[in-house]
Amino acid sequence: MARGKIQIKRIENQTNRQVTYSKRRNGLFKKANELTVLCDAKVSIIMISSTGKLHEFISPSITTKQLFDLYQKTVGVDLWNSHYEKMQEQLRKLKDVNRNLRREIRQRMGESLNDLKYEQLEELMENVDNSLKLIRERKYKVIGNQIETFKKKVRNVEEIRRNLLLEFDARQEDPYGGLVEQEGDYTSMLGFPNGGSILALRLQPNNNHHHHHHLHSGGGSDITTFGLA
Amino acid sequence: MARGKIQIKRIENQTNRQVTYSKRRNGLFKKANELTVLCDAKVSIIMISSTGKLHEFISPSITTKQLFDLYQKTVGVDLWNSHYEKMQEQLRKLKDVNRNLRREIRQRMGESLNDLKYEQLEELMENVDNSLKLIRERKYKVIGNQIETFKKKVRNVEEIRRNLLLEFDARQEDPYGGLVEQEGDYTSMLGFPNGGSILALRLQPNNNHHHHHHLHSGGGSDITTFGLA
DNA sequence: AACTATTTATAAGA
DNA sequence: TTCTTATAAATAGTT
Repeated sequence: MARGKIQIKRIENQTNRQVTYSKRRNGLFKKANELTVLCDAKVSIIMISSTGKLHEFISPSITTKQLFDLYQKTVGVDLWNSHYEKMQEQLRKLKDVNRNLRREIRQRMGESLNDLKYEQLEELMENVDNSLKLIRERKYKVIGNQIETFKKKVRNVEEIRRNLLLEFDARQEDPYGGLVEQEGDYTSMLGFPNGGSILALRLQPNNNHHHHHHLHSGGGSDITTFGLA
Repeated sequence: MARGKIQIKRIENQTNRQVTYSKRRNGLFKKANELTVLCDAKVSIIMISSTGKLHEFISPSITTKQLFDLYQKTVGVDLWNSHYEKMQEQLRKLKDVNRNLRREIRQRMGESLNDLKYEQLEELMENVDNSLKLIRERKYKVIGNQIETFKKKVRNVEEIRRNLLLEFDARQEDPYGGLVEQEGDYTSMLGFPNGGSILALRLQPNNNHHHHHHLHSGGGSDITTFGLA
């Protein structure tokens, strides 16, 4: 529009095209801005050049998203419907899976058996029977662990008792010890060479506690509700 | 820009404002179209006037939605994320429920028992044991139904046999019948007053089939895999 | 909606 | 890219 009129058709020279794009883009944005101010309007311009570059103008009084929302509300077409579709499909599938899982549980609980054929019933029964065996085994194993732990504790207690008796006998044979300061025995024992074992035994309950927590979350055997301490 | 320069600020006179809006809107759209053609670009303009009216321009080579999608992909921000939020929450919950259901099944199958305490194991065992009883009961009931059905069929067969024998005896006593046309007996029986029952028996298998299908989807007893026919 | 004096935008060249 | 500038286009104010 200067130095000669031009035809409105694609500019073949790429450099010229890009220059014109740049110039006219600025012009368009300037006009858009003027319109925004003069007429109190809201304008969104999104442009993509032939080289794939994106430029946008948006009136200061609004965001692109707000304008998009307004647009879709006004035009009445949900522009992001396709974005939902995948999710909705996913949702549908999950619900389906969910329903099937619930049905399986119900059947394993002996409900909703009406639509099972005899063979299916037989199979289910066998399966549940098997599961029952596994659970029972597991229970026995847990019980076994508990008993073993208990036995260990008993053995420990016996060890303590034995040590104490030995200690006591030794004192009895000691002519200088006598019965005079018997209560001092325990406290003084801490200083003895073999006192360490006794100290260790005293600390054990605490130690065991730690052991519990570890087994709880990890899991070989659990000894939770059973304790000497 | 003619007949005097103007300041770029809101036009207070509403009529003037609307006129200017209209004029400049046309100008903007014209420019946008020229840009589209000259520079092989894609342009989307959405405008909302101060009176709330919406106008849009879109390059012929593209749709508004396509440009929106491109826009959001380029800008990198998912503008309609908020639209997803509810769904995503729902999805998350469903997945959670799903996971729990699977865990329950696994435990009912005797797997993943490591993190169950003794009491929980006991409870689970009792529950599964109970379920097993229910399933077994159901199985027995189905078997019972099958046997009963079978017995009925046997009784029916016996009834047929008895009828045939009676028929035969009657023929034997009939001096005119003799053994001459024995094979004719069956066909001719269809014409007899009591032939109806035999016809009914012949149709029974079909009848029973219908019965099956009904019970399958609805459900008292099912007699599917067992049949005299 | 049309007119037109003027302002603005911009094509081509540097 | 930016500047320049002759000229095409847009448009403010008016009818």
